[in-house]
Amino acid sequence: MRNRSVTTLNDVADEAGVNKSTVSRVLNNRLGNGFSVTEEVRKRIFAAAEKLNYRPNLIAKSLTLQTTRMIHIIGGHYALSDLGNIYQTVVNSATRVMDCSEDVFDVTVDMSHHDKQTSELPPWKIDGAIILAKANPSTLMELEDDQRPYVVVNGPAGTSGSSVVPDDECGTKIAIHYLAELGHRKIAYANSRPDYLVGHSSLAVRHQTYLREMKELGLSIAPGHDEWLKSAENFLTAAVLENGATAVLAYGHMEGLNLMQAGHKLGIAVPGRLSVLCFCDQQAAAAMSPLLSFIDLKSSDMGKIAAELLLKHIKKPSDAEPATIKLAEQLVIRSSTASP
Amino acid sequence: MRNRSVTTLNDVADEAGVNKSTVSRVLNNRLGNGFSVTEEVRKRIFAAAEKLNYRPNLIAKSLTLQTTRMIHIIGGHYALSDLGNIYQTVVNSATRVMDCSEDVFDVTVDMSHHDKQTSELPPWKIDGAIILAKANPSTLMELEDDQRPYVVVNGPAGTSGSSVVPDDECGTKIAIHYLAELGHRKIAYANSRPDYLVGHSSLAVRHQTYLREMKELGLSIAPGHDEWLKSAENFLTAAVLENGATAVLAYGHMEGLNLMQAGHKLGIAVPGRLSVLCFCDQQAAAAMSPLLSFIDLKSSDMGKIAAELLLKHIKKPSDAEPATIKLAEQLVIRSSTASP
DNA sequence: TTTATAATAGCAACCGGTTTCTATACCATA
DNA sequence: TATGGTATAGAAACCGGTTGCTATTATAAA
Repeated sequence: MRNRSVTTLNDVADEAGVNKSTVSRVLNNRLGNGFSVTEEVRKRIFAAAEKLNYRPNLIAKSLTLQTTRMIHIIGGHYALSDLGNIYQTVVNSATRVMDCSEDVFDVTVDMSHHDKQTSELPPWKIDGAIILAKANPSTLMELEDDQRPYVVVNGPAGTSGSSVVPDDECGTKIAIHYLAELGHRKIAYANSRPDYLVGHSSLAVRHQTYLREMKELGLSIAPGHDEWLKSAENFLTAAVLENGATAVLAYGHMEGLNLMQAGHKLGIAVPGRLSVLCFCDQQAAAAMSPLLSFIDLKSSDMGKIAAELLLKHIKKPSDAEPATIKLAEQLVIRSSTASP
Repeated sequence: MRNRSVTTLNDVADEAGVNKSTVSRVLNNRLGNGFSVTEEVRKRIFAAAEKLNYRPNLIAKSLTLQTTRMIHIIGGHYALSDLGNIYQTVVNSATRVMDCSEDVFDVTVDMSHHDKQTSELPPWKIDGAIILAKANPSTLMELEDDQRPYVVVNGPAGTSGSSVVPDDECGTKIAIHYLAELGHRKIAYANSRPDYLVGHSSLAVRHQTYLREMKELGLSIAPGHDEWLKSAENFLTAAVLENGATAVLAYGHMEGLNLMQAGHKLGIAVPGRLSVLCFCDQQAAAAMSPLLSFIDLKSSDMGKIAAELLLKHIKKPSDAEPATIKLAEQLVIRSSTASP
């Protein structure tokens, strides 16, 4: 038995010559309320705990307390597999909020792959969950059944959960209008690369809004918008060289970077001959050397708001009116866009 | 009481009309060994569990079993706070190994900030830990006391733990020798930006090795190597413009990117007038548009090896000779380095 | 001196599982 | 019919804490 070497509450009680309940109350400072000890006993208990190097078993503790003070972030496998996408920022800013909360919550991220049918919830009792992008239906169901507060970031919530989403529709509009105002008449749309966040709503929303806005403004679209971006060179060849597009809106910064690079190779000057605009967040933008103009997805704000919302729900499960917060996206002009 | 809605082993036992010990044994397939049930009871128990949507409380479980089939990754707060650094790749590749392991282990990442004195271990009994860069002394102590297998990635282990580290000393040597062979005689070193991975050994190793190798090869160093990289422009002004350095080795890809950018602003052509080389990994390099040459830190390999090592230790705690695996770093030449 | 009250500390139940030990029913064999 | 082994299932202890309730002693008030 490996754990025979670990000192328990009983050991401390024996050493101090008192009952273990007394030790528990003293060490947890559960005085008052019809309980007290003499200063002498108090000292003896602390001395014993110190001498035996007592550390309470947190498992036993949370078994009785029925709370783990744990927030679990779900969807790491799906959302964090990609380097430097918005979700890492979400996780970081959410964690920061939890760290600074007056009552401490530990934050863990689930990274494992789970079957579509099974629940992604951990076996211990979490006090709340943050879901990145999307969760399995059974996960959502279990959260709802258990009445555990949760917030979905960048995806739809169930009936009793809250969600924080970027206003992709509005952001796409802003992007198209900005490019149109610069004087671009033929604007291409570079979709996501294959297998990235498959099934995520942002894929459809950005694409659909692009098509709608282009139509409304009477602009002409370029080929390639309706398929995965497999080869940035092929895309640019078709859209720019063969079809004369002067601007391209890219699904994400990786697509934007790839397009820049391909443009470089094909001799297409940016922004001289082609304006490149992409969806991205501050953190990723800061790491990019070519100063791409971008639509800021406000991922840091999303994480912060999600965490605050969750804390609020945890504190008062009573008035947990599920909220859906739509965050405005913001155009940040740098040096990859210009008039044609 | 939220948890009155949660079904326990007792509920299942009641529903099935048997004793909870029977349910426990059936659900955990603890047959044989003087215990068995009729097929009819077996079915009734499974039906009851299904009907009530029973999920065992892992906390209670690990209180007795002292094991959870969980791998915990420690140090997220410290290691994952930065966008796109090597640790995200480590986490991803380690998780992939665990997902594909024949016996399933769930992987969680601890993101919370912990005091220096307290343990970072979760309240449940983990079967193993991967520590990113470093852990609190008390965390290490507890792992050792409990005899739980763990592997440190990119940092030193305690007496009974294994570690996987990149051979930074060798990598730095390779970098300096490569630049020297290109013909550079004055090579600058751009240290990390402030507050990044404070106290991490790589900071000292790369810096010290740079100084030593430069001395041995009789090359001349440039100013700025001994302080944080606060302003890339100031750095280049001093090192290149005022002191004539023709190459710079940067601590990481962010420093490399910042230097490229600053060079661009100051009219210093890369690699025409200045060669830029940095420490980086494949994944981050793939996301960078300027094709920086780099010393590959092999982060994906580190994660993979760490996970495999951990699995081995979990399977046979007996022959857990702690290993220290040093991974060779590799020079990848792209287009930011050339002869002066 | 008796009684009320506060201070001090222990007993035992409980959290949700696992496991050892024990008990009953059933069947085959002598 | 007596005997013994086996299949089946339950009772209870245990993991390491927390906490409601009770018991004893000391002190103050009557």
